[in-house]
This record gives sequence, C-alpha cells and structure tokens, in this order.
Amino acid sequence: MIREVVLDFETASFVDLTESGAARYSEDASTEILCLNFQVNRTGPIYSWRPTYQDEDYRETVAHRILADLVVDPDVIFIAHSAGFEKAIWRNIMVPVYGFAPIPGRRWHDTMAVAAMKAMPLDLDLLSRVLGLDVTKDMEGSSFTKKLSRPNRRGELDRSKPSLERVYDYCSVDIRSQTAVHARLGWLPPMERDIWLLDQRINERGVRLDLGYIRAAKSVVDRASEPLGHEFHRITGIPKFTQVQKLREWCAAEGVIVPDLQKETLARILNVDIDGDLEDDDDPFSYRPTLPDHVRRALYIRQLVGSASIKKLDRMQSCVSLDGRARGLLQYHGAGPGRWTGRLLQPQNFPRGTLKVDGEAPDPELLVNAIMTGDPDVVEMLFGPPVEAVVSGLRHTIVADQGRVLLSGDYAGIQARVVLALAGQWDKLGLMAAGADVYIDMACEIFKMERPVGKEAISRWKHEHMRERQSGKNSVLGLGFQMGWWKFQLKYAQAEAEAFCRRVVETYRKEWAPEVPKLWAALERAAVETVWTGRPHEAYGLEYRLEDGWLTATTPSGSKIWYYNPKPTRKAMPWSTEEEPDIRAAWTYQVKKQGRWITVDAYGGLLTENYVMRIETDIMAEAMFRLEREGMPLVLTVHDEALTEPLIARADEAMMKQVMADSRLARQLKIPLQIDTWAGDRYKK
DNA sequence: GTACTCTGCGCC
DNA sequence: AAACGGCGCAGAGTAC
Repeated sequence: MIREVVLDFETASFVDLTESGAARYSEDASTEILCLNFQVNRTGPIYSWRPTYQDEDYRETVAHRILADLVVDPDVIFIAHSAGFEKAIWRNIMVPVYGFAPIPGRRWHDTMAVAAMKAMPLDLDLLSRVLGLDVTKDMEGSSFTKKLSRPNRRGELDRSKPSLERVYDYCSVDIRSQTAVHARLGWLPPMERDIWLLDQRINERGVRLDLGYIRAAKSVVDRASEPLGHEFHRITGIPKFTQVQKLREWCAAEGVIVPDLQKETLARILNVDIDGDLEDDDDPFSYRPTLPDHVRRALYIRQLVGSASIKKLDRMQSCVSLDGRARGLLQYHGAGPGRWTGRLLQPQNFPRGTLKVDGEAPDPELLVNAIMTGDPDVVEMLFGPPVEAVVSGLRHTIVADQGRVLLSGDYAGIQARVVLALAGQWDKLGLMAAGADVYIDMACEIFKMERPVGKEAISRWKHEHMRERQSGKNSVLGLGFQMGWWKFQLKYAQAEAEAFCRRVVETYRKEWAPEVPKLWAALERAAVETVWTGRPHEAYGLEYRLEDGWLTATTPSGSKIWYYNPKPTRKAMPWSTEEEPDIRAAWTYQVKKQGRWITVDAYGGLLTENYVMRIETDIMAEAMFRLEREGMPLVLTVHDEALTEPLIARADEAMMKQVMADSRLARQLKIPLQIDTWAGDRYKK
C-alpha cells in the first residue's frame, strides 16, 4: 500500500534562502537542520526528527528508525510544500551528513505544484486561508522560528536550548497546514505530473554561469557609474539615481515635467533614437527648447546607468551553486494558464541588446572579450556607453558546459498563430504558413495601401514604411484579445490621435480578423452559461465545467485552465445608461495579482488569451519531452523559446527544428509552426 | 527592524 | 456599441 509522508524541515544558515534559493542554501557549510517534522498518512502522529538530543544519539530515537524505514520503502511518497527545498536539504545534508538513503525524484510530491496548477496562491499561509482550511497559525512561533533560522544581530546563529525547544513546540503547525492543503487539493493528474517531474529535472540540472565574466561585468559597471553617480549627485542633489520620485520632483522644480522615467519616455525626451523606430518623429525638436542642459545631463546619466537589470549580476553571484550552475530558476505553472515563471535571477526577462555594430547585434564573443577587461574605457571605445554594453551582454552570462553547446529554438509569432487558428481565421494563417509578413498585410489594411508583391518590393516597403509596419505588428499581436482603442493608444501609439486608434482596432475586428471577435463572444457565452447553470458548455473546442469550487476549461489536448471560486454576477456594459440600461449576466473569479488575492471580472478577450497561452504551453511542454529524449536536455524555457544544452555531437539545429515542429497538438488544431534556432557557447537573443 | 504596497522596468 | 493579457524583481516609501 502507498503511504504518504508529509514533511517539513526547519533549518538555520548564514545564507539567505530567498536571496540564494534552495540549491545554494542547502549546500552551504553553515546550513544546518534544526528539525524535520513528518506525519504518515494524514492522521498519524507528528514525529520530530532532530540531529541533536539532550542525552541520546539521534540514531537511537523512534523518529529516526521510523524515518529510515520510510525512506527505503519504494511505496512511500514524500510530500512537501515547495518540495524543491526539502529535496535539496535531503540530497545535500540528510544523505551525506546523516547517512539516509537518497529519495528518487519519482517519490516526491509537491503541494505547491498542485496549488500552482489550480491557479491558487503558492504561499502556504495565504493558500490555507483562501481554501478556508481551519488551521490556526501560531504567529509568534512562526516569527520566532524564522528569526532563529538566520543570524542574530551579533551575527551568530542562536542555538540555546530554550530557543530550540520553542521551535520544536511550534513545528507541528506547518505540518498540519500542509496535510490539510494536500487533503483539499489532491494529486497532480498524470499529464501534469510528468510536466512537473520534467520541471524538477530542469531545475536541478541548472544553467552554467560564467563567473569570471560576471565579475568583470560588475567591475565595468562599478567603474563606469561611480563618476557619473557623483556628477548626478552634484547636479540634482539626489544621492542615488534610483530614486525615481525624487528625480521627477527635481525635474518639475527645474521646469521640466517628466511623466515617468521609462526607457522609451527618456529616450523620447532626450531625443535619442533607441531602436531605430522612434514613434514620434514628426517633431523631433519638440522637447529641446524646454530642456535645460543640466536637466538633460541628469536624465542622460540616469539613462546611461539607471538600468535595474544589472542587479541580475549580484543575484547570479548569490544564487550560483558551488559547481558554477544556477538552479531552481523556474516555477512550474507559475502563471495561471500553465506557463513557467522565472525565479531568483529571473531568466525570462533579460533585456534584449540595444548595441548595434554595422546595424547588427555584436558577436557575443567580441562583446564579452571587451567586458572581460573589466575596463569601462575599453568597452566604451569598442561598443559605446559601458553600462548599456553590459546590459546588452547580460544574457551572455549563461554559457554551455565543457563539451556542450547551447541550442535554442523558438516558435516564431506563435501567439498570433494560435489565436488565428483557434478562431478559424484560415486566410491569414495561410499567409503566415506561406512565410508572408502579416504585419505588412495588416498595415496595408489599416492604411489602405497597396500590398507589395515580390521579395524586393516587400523589402523596400518594409524599409520605407517602418512606422506603418510597427502599427501592423502591434495590432496583430495586441488586438487578438479584445484590447480597445484606448489601451491601444496608451500602449503603442501615444503620439497618434483617437481616430487613428479607433480605426486600427476597427480594422482588426471587422476586416483583418473578423473570426476572432466571434471566438471572444463564444467563450464568454459558454463560460457564463456554465457558471450560471452549473452545466458544462463547450465552444471552439474548449469545454467549461464546474469542478469542486473551480471553473475549469478543458482544451483539445486535455489540459485545463482553472478559475477559483467562480460567481455569477450582473454587469453593466460600458455603454449602459440610465435610460437605456444594458445589464448582462457575467461572472467573476479569484486570483492572485501583485501579491494580493482579488476578485476579477472574466470577459471574452481574457478567456481567449488564457486559452491561447494554455495551447502554447502545451505545444512547448510536448516539445520539451521530445527534446530531452533526443539528447537535447532543457536548461530554460522562456514561454515560446526552449534553451537546451546538448553535447557538441548532438547539437543539430535542423534536428531541433524538426523535433519542435513535430507537434501532435499543432497538427490537430492546424496551427502552422515556424521555428527559429541558433547554437552557440553563450546565451543570446 | 520587519512587512507590506507601490512604482518602475524587463520579458513573452 | 465593446473592456481589464501573463509574469518577477529591485528599490522607495509607508505602516506598524
């Protein structure tokens, strides 16, 4: 019979767990176990295993004998909340220090993974509260235990007997929470369990970081920003250029109103063309007359060195394992519809490089070699502003191991392809499948222009009508999920008039992809019907049903999207008035947003986006299994991109394309896939 | 001090 | 006639 063991370590260390992650934490020499609490089959007694006792050898205790037996029994499954932590402590301390047998990956279960799959909060306290589980938390005991796990003010770990006794007293509380959560949430279904097991292999494999390069990059940044920081302080009186509000207030006092300090805003104000397609180039001098030189200089410094991304360098140093690989960078199902999210150094939001050498991104090795000198002057001479150069080279910190290469593949424009395929907009998909530039197609539709024919004409058009193409691209990518003209203007076209934005949105909905709004409406209707009647409803291959406190949407691949606590509501439409009210049936659900558990309105565009993201993730996960089988072990996934680290002999871009293209689900849904690949020693975009 | 929220900013 | 995409992290600011 399968037995379940819920377990929870309390530990102490000089290493900061949130800063460094479980892998680095567990292998640090200062990390020690205070106790391990565990409970068998939900109702049994809670045992506490400890490495030290008053009078007896820990090996002689009942807890130890029971635990040792459980570990070697292949029918026992170990359950933890955020199991990556318990697994790491087990692997790096329990086995080597206390002589327990290793526990293979297949014998672990993670209650956090189930919470993630069902779109619930991951944090155990909030999760218990939201689920209404009646576990009273001993707040004092909890904060005391937390305090004891870190060095005190004098820089020591407190090991006094009364303190430890207090921790032991408190410990069973988390076990009760975990057991209750497990009883409520249950197991992962087989398909999801396979994905989670894959996730664990990827997280434990980690990704190699070039520590020498990281050190050099930090040196470049430090040496370049120091004089600039002083100058900034002199000009503005603000000690740090990270103080956004103060800087804005200072600018205002100097007579310059700055709406925000975002990259693009700053570029516009300073009139620096960052991407070669500055949106507001009608009047390039609009800001100049009102911008005093010292304000310009202060903002310029902020632009030069204000990038927050370089903090990734510090994070890399603190979370890299002793063997030079960073682990635990991905959270399984971190986003509602199944996507992985990034952790620690957040490998999913590396800035895209802005450096250009002869109009192209520089060769990673050349850039790295320059930065390796640690000398900002060398970098400046070869590539331009040193901090910008380091930011552009941040991705290159990720490298392949000896004898291996990085091999990356990404699904080009997959979001647009999936939404068009689900909606049945086959004409546009046909264009995409034939390799046409649909952004140009949409632009021609918006601006009523003649479509260019022939390779040369297209290339010329692209060059001559860059702005029109950008509008086309934004529309194709952004308007598939019911974005209105207001948001479109805010996000992509602040320089354009309302009428223009209205026309773009109208063109997308009425002319370019008229099937897509039908998809929004159908999903909305099916979901509302399900929530209001309690009976399942299907639309466009997606089946909504109520399931034990959630509304689920089952996709054609059998995967599900979960919405917690769906409630029927009535909602006034935006155009509803007193005289002509338009109140319709709708529904809400609950979700964690910006750390808070809130109620949100469901609407067709959102349901469509969730559906599309789920399908994308399914296609990606499917491909990841095949890549692993073909000798291309995954190290990262960035939503539509798979980064693998095969042996040099197995690194074959054509093979990768083929493996990623070979998707049962894409065939079933008639989604034409296009895969772009590259191989190299360093990560890049 | 610690916990939390808000803003900014990076990605898909 | 038509709306609110998904994330994580750093730092500042605020509340206790």
